[in-house]
Amino acid sequence: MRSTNLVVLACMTNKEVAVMLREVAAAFVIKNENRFRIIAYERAADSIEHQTQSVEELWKEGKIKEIPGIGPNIAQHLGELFTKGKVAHFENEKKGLPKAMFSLLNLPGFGAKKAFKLTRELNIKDSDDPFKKLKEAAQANKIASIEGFGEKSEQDILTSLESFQKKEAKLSRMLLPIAYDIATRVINYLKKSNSVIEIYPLGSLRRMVATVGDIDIAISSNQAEKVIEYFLKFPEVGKIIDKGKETTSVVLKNGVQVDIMVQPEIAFGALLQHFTGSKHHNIALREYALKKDLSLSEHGIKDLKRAKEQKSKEFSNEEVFYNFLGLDWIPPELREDTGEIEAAQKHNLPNLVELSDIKGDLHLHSNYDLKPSHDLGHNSFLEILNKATELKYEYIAFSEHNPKQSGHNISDIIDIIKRRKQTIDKINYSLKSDRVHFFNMMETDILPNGYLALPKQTFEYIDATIISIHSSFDQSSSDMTKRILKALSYSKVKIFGHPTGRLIERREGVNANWFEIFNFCKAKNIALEINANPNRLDLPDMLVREAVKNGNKFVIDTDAHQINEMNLMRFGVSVARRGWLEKNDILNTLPYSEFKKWLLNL
DNA sequence: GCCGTTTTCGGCCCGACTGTTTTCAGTCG
Repeated sequence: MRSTNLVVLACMTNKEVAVMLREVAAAFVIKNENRFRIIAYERAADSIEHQTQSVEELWKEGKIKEIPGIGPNIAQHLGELFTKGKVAHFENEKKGLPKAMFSLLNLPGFGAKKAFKLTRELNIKDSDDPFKKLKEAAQANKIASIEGFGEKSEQDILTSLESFQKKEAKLSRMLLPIAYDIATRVINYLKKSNSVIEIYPLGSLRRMVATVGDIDIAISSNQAEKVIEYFLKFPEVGKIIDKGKETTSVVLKNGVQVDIMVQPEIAFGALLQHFTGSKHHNIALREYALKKDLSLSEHGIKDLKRAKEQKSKEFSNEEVFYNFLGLDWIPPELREDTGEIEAAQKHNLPNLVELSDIKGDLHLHSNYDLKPSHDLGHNSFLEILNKATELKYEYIAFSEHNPKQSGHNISDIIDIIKRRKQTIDKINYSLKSDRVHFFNMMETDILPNGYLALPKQTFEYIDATIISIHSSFDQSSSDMTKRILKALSYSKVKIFGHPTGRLIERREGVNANWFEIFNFCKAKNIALEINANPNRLDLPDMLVREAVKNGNKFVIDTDAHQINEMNLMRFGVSVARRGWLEKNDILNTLPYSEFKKWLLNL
């Protein structure tokens, strides 16, 4: 089928839209606009940046106002942006302000006012390289003499330029499992100290976000200095950056920064809550508390009706902190201001799935060589089975990539799949009956035209197939949707593998009409995969949430190409938890007999 | 400019830190 689109305009990324809104907010700051209008634009930018779906796609589907912080005005402006490529109102607001000012906003420590003042005082023109000009001015000591600046701020600007350039060069955030492993080593070490009562990671790591910036750790202890002394003896510590009575920062030998905060037991709850975030959750929680005349901070809760009262009420753990506000304790993975506060108030929070609920892994690549279209695995069927036993699974599936099409004709491919079945069957007969059960599956490519890369005649030699996209990621949303729906309509298709095809920080997911796809999967009893590979974590959490509201079912798989990667299941589970999934939403929590009924359509 | 368990009008999160200042402005998480 030929595309009817003669010109396919590239979609604007969410990041680009967010930058545009932040620039308007910065323009408002300079023009002394109403500060709540400024906040509104910044919130809208934040919110757009946190969407996993393309905002432009949401707009096309008429759903842009469903994004929190987007009201009638901004929605209208963005509509203009997506149709005309620019927004007259935005251009108007920025008119008369130097373009260079907006570039400088990217520097750490720079807000609208500092950026504007420096571009003006240093006479940096729009055509200049503003970073270079700024550096030259700082080096020539031209900044210290400007009113409101001094020697120190001049030095800080140089440092900030340096770190900005370094950051540009490398990945600024770690993939979740890397941060998780490092934090686990630190925590296990600290737990050996008698002075430590409780210990938790903080921030995006505790919330199990796909990428993590710094590793921050909170400790409850009544002997802060002892804990810090003990921590500094951790064998992996490379350099001590900062050391205080209750906090310390170090750089480990692997270059990762770790910050520690120690608080006495009695005040630990509020600290943990505050630094776990997210920012959006905390803002929403404080707004909620204000209506009860309560003011929240990392120190505790203040009653505003008793203004004389200086000290905050303290909380030893998070549960009493949330309960004091009339809320159930909210699991960290849900703290993103997407309805969790309301649910906690109504005692309506989901009973989230746990790693221990998982009874099998359906997406495993063995080293059985069927000349695949993509990577072969490293381990044999038996090695994978042994690993599955170690993980106490009831069942698994072998799901190699389909044989590549070039160099093979249809009968070659049928032959390969047939022989693979014979090999798998042989193992089945040779093993004792009280071991891990296994299925004979494939991971089949969805070709650009929506056909599968596996001929239908092979279907009698497999139990079921995962289908996934491994090429032509940049089709238009309508073409991509048609492609996926066509592929999903084959018999034997039971799992839609890593649906968006995203690679974290490397490749955006494909554009498609997810609601149409989710509906189709639901009707055909096809599971959406949550792929636990750290580079994928796909379906992304926000789409998981949409799909579960729609009534879809899921499987969580590791997509392991070697047996060690089968340990990554917990990160798939964390995506499921961030998507509000309960055990019942996930098919590979079912016992073998029931799972088999679903997979084989019995 | 957004938004709704006091509200469709009248509110809008909190504190720390830093550097420049004599009481604060800007930025950050």
